[in-house]
Amino acid sequence: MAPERMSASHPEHRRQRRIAQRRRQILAAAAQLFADQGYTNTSTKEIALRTDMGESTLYGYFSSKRDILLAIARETEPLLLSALQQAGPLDNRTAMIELFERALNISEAQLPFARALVTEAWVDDDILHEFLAGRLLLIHRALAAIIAECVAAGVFRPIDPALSAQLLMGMFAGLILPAMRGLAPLPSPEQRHTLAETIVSQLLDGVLNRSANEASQAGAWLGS
Amino acid sequence: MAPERMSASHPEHRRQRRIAQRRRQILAAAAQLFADQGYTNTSTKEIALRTDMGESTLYGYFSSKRDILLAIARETEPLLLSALQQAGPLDNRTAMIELFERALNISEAQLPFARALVTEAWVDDDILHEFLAGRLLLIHRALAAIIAECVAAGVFRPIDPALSAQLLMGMFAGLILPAMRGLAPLPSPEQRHTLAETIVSQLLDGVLNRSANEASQAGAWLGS
Amino acid sequence: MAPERMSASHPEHRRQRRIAQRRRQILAAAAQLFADQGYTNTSTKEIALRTDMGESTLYGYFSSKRDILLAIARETEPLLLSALQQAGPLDNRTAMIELFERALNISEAQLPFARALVTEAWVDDDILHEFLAGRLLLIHRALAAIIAECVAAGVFRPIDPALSAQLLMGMFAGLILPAMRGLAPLPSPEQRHTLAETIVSQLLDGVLNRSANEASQAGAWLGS
Amino acid sequence: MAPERMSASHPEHRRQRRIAQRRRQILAAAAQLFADQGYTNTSTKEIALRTDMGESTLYGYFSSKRDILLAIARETEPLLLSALQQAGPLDNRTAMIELFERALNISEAQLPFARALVTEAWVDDDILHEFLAGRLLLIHRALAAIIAECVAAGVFRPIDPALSAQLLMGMFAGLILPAMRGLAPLPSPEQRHTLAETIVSQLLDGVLNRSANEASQAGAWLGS
DNA sequence: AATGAATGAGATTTCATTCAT
DNA sequence: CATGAATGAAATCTCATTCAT
Repeated sequence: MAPERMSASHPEHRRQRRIAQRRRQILAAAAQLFADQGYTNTSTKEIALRTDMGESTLYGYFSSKRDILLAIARETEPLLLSALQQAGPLDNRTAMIELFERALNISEAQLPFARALVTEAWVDDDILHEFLAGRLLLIHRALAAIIAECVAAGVFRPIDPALSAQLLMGMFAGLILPAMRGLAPLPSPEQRHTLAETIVSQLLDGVLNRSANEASQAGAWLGS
Repeated sequence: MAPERMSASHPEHRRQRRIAQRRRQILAAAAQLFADQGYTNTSTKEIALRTDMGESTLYGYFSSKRDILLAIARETEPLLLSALQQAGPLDNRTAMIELFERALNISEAQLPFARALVTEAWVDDDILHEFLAGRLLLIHRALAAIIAECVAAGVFRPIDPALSAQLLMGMFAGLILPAMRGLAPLPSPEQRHTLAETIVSQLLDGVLNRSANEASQAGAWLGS
Repeated sequence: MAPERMSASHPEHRRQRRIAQRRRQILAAAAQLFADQGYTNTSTKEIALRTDMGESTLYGYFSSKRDILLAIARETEPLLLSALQQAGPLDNRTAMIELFERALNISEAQLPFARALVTEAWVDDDILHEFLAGRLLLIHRALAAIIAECVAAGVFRPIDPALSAQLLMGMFAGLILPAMRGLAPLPSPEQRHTLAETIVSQLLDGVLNRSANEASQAGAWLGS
Repeated sequence: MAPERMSASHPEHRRQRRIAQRRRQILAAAAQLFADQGYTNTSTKEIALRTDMGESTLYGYFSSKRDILLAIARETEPLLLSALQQAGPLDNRTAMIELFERALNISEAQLPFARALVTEAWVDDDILHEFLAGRLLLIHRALAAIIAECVAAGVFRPIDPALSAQLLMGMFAGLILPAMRGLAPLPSPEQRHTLAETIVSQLLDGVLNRSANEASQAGAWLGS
């Protein structure tokens, strides 16, 4: 009889859903603005405008402008870590390629959140340490551990695992940062597999043409 | 002898030197602050405080706060390009190592300038395009050209020069960005050679242990 | 009855009326200050003080200090023109007197607006041309046209209509400017009729005593 | 023998002359700027620039910016009064025309001083009362006295001398103010005589065509 | 006497946040 | 819950004036 019975249309539920959606709207708009202009250059008025609310309404959903930033930062949590967490044992080339491919899977919708996070972490120590540095460190450690294993197993040359992990993460950054900044488009889903293959191939095999050991000039490159 | 002969004590020279030094003081203080907090979060008052001047005195040296930022950006010009410009023909491993070693030669004094540039370029399109994007593009093109040559000469495998150049720059970024952000110390002069060697070695040779072709598990890594 | 019916107490109406009144308060206070001290010598702080608001509240009503000035200038529109526009055909002495009487009808409330306009127009070319020069030109043209007609009809002596119009406007200015500047009180409503009569009489008849043509010294005045 | 003998080249005299000239330069430049932009809108820097001096040098000649304004105001003293003072008895039309012609004799060089004075007097009570109101009052009184005499002598109709003097001064203002403000050019020396004649003729005779008393419509204009 | 440099005081404007409705 | 209005605090920048040289 009363509409309260059907949970979907239970007024209390409807209210909560509406609230949650408003929150998401605010976060999406703010993330876009923070990403484009930076946190400080974005006014609450702009956020309100984009969300089509009054400025003061924001304060019903977040307690301060900074609170919005923190919520955005929290939303980025799965971005970096999920790829690693889903990864099985990285004991062959294919598994590694898959890992990188997954890591490249940033959607258009996530991009502003990621960029907003990086933007502020670059300048704000709290954001950096609470939301970015720890995650990067996890990734770095995981990669270094894998590399160390491979070295121990004799699969990799005796290289410094930490340094190699850092270079590897740099290669990844070299692909993703320009896209974040809008200097290059996000790689399309099709490109991602090729990119992942290239990274892994270059990482594992280097760029030298190993079969060309007869070439006169090759010596200068192979030597040392 | 007339005192005018000794240029150092000529009053006009002294004045000009004092002015130039004040300018440098302002730039150094501002660069540090912009690097730490970002341009927008830094007030002219803070800059004045650090330079021990009245706030309005700044405007005798620069016409606006933004003018200070632009001057800082201009100062970073040699940072990225000089290494490339000084480079001779990169036709062997040693030359390449030297290039990277020089590229890593960022002094403590330059670091805040570089970081301030990156900070603002990340958010401000004008700064990005006028002071950073162009220079990075130059570097990218130079690297890609070298790689293309090596591929043509059969020294490198048939890889995509543009992509490889991008990954290479990423590796470099992976070393320098954490230092800029204060997450890692700047590599000491001694470390720089080793780092450069490692980058080049990893780039050219990859990480795989080529002599371990007998290992049972190596197949999974070597294969396609 | 529902309260919505009485527009006066409808909350939305109340709000709008309050806003409109605040605007008028600001304009009145600013006009007074601009008139007394000039635009540049008046600070937004003073305006806020007189209106009993915070300084920043002003910016909810006007987008800049200059915007206040422009609004004041706009308010003066009817001041000069309405008298002319209401005028019927000026084909006799009485009609002309009435015109001048209406032109002298500046209320105490309008005075600061008029003075503020003149003050700034005297120094600011934009204000002069956008809000004053055009209106004065209209008046001048209208007067000159009337005079030209009268000359053509043989009612007036063959005088230069443009110059006469200018002198006429000057006579008017001679009455109104001292009042604006506070050197003389505004003519009271009763005085206005007399003043208008005097202006018109002096304009039309001159000051000479025409019946005194027998006086010995009159020759020197009458002779061309 | 010694150069001190010839007063013109006496070093002390030279110095004083140089100083006096610098003062005049400053006043001329400042008057121009004050006239164009108003006192408050003109910075000491601008004055210094136009005079080709350092900003602080001004303070060797004047003790403050306001002191410059006062000096300018003082310079305008002869402007208004000299014409009246030189006037003989105004007992005939020609003498009156001559008076007005002399009053119109404002040179290009004096114009900025006059305009600067009016500009500031319009806003600054001290300037108004010390340098303008008194002089205008003198003129007004002199004119009113003359008019009163003429009335007493039966030469003029029985008009209010004070009011007529005010209207007369207004007619004069109607000619001179537009030129000051740059809305009209200064009347050339040739035009001045004609203008003076017109003013006086209009003042004395009015504009009505007295010989046209037969015209049908004239009644409406002539009748009191 | 002349001036470049320095500066305190103050002007305009923005903005995150609060509050009454 | 939503919001327009209000505001204190702060930011950038200007300027008349002083001072050391």
